[in-house]
Amino acid sequence: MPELAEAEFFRKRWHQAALRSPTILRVHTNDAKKLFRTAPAAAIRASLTQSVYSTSAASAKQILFRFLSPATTNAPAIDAWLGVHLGMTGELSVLEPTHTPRKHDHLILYTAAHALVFSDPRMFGRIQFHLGHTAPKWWTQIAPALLSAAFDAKIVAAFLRRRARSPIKAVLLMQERFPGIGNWMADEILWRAAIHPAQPAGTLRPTEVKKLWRECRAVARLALNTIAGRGDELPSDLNIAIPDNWLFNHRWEKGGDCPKTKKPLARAEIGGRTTCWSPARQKIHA
DNA sequence: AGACATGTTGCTCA
DNA sequence: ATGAGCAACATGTC
Repeated sequence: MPELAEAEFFRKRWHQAALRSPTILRVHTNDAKKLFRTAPAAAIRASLTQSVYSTSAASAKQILFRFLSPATTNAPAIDAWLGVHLGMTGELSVLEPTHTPRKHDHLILYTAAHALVFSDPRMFGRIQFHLGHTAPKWWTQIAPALLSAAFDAKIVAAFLRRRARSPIKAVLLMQERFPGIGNWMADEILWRAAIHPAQPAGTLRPTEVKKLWRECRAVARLALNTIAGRGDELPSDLNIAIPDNWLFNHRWEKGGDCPKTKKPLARAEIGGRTTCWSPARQKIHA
């Protein structure tokens, strides 16, 4: 499920529970080696047991939780960094402290008040782990956020020039330049910008590039505010607050209509992913 | 039964 | 070397 705003939603959900009951009493992991491919589960259990939650952040589709791992006879206290990528079907939930691990619960942090559960049926996600005084490299190397000053119109234009022959839809999915954009956000952005998803990236007019850049930021901001909530507020469920005038609420409906033009939506595979657009407002040009 | 799913990665070929 | 396209991953749901 997760794109940038969903990642922030799940981060906040664990964060709010972990703030209230920050000591990790026990850690459960299952034997899904695929999810722990870069971080041995045994090391995670050893370092996080008796650790204390401190802070967290979400960036693009990644989430980073920071804990203070206690001193041992051999080693002083040190920061433990737990990274989560939710893949296609991952989620983070907060359940009762008596929760029994289910089939697809891959990592559970038990505190006095909660079970912090990471589950992922399809296992396209990833758990990462790092001990040290600074954040791990995979985190600091994430491309500049859509809402940062570094993500400017010029850098977008230059990127589109390099990917000139690819459909713009495929280009928007490239995390190296558009961190956190996934299938539905890409379609939402193109729909708002009135750009056809199959339009080759190198053929966008300068005004279209500018519009695209602006809508990347607008959709990121709106998605974060509605899906993950503003400030301390956290919606009770994912996606419940998404307004009906977004493409999002119509893209999966059979026979769905464009909220702007009221005309039928189209669907096809573009850039390797099912793509939804409004033919009445998104047209290919030379 | 078969199609399809809010993601990445590693491989081919040009 | 760089870019483009696609199969593969694993499981659930319609």
